[in-house]
Amino acid sequence: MKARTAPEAATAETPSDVDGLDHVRRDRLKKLSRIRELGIDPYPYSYHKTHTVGDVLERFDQLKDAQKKVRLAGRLMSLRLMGKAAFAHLQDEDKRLQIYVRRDVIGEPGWSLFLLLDIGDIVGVAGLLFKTRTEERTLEVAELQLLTKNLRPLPAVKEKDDKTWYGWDAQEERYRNRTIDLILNSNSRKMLLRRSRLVSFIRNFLDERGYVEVETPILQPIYGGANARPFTTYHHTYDRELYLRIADELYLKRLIAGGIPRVYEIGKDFRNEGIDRFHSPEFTMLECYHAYENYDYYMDLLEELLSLLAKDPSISATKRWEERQIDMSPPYERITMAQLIREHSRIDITNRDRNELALEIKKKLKRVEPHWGIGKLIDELFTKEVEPKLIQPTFVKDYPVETSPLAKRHPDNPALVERFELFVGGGEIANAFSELNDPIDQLRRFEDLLKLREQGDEEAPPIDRDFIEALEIGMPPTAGLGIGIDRLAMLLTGGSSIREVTMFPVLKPKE
RNA sequence: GGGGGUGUAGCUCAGGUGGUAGAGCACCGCCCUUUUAAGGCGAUGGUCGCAGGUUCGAAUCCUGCCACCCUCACCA
Repeated sequence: MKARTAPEAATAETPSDVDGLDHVRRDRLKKLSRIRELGIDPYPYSYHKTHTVGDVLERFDQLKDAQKKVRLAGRLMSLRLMGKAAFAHLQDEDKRLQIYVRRDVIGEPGWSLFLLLDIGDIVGVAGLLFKTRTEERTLEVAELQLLTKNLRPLPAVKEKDDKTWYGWDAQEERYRNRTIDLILNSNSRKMLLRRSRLVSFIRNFLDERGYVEVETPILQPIYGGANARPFTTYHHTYDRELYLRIADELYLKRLIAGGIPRVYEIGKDFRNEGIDRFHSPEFTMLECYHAYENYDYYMDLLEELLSLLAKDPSISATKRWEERQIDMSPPYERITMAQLIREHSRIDITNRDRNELALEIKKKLKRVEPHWGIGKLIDELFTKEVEPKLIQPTFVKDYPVETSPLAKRHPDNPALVERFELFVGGGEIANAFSELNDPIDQLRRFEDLLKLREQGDEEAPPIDRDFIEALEIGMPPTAGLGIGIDRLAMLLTGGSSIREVTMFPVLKPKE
């Protein structure tokens, strides 16, 4: 591998000066050329470190007293030049260590290189450890190597006590530029790691219980399994429209009918709807299904899963919900929707006439549309009157059949289905039911949805004949569960918006 | 869609009642060998969101538009 010496960098294409930093970038390109003129490759191929910054901080006294040379690599996060010496901070992974560079220690060639460095450069340093007058743990640099030159300056960040000064519009830019955000913001790094641990924990949990992880189509000829407007796309070879899935449900149940008794999928769903801090057009969903069980099984499983997640400090930011006095230890209350509505709004929704109930609900809600069916009326009432009050983990059971077209009817009351949702902190975390496996009933309910669709309800899905066929072949009694991973991550980490727990959220285009 | 707010240097912001644009930080140069929001001195940087209008004169007053933020509504 021959060294590249051509200093073409200074004339390299320059992006339009959108952020007004062109002169800074030009200056750095000049430094890059000068570094090359010194015979130094600003983008070398590897660097072997003996420790991480974390190691050094953990065993500092021991390493210092042993006068052991340590070799570290990381990004320069601050730089204070004082004539013939300088202090800087080196950051690797999640930790920072101060380094001290002295002209007479590092020598003339090293010092010339050092003067061409900027905040944001990635360097390798080697030397002995010491403590400054103010007791800050520091590495005195004997050898310096540039590992990657930074051309696009990091926003200036200054910290003192608990205050932080950012040289950028942090709120907006954090989501737009996650690279910089991750470098600058340890909370973002922690969030990423917590979420990663959360997903792998769930995988292990289900794998241990005999579940098989599968992948079902994202591009679908017919969408279904939820009420939502889909994204539409187009495939050239087949000259046909395809939809991005809004749920995994129908395909997974076809696998259950095919004799796979326990399946799950963790993947993206796409819904072409409004965006706010709880809704993103693409989001991560867990769906799992267990043959020969009903919804009681998933209450037990969820109770176990959630309490384990809550206890794991690498996943949960416990303090965030303890402040709200949420107790995640089981058992969780299991209560019917009708009972909750009775308690919170003194309305009895059982076996009621639609119009009569509508009148009563109208008194409670600001807005009631005349075309709403009984299911929608009850749902609105519950959402407004009860949901925000469900702070402690609560299983809400037995929903009206109208709003649950894929769930099995309750054996004691055909107007209800065996369905529950788990609410924590005033928000929905999970949704589960005993799956409807009667193909005749299922077809009838699809047809009801189709009527809504013909009346202009864009969210009502079309009839999925392949799914009906699978039910006719026969799907055993089955329980199913869905968990919105983003919202679960928000709950566990105390994140205030779905954008915070999503590395690259869908954002409005700039300008 | 309703209500409220904000647009001035790369960033954060100041510019009563109209007189022709300022600070701190960042960036650049010089000085400085235990600093840490390092310090000191100096320099660069602006179509004052856009378009009209009033005026001898507009960042400032008027009208319209645009963008962003907050909030309410909608989003099983």
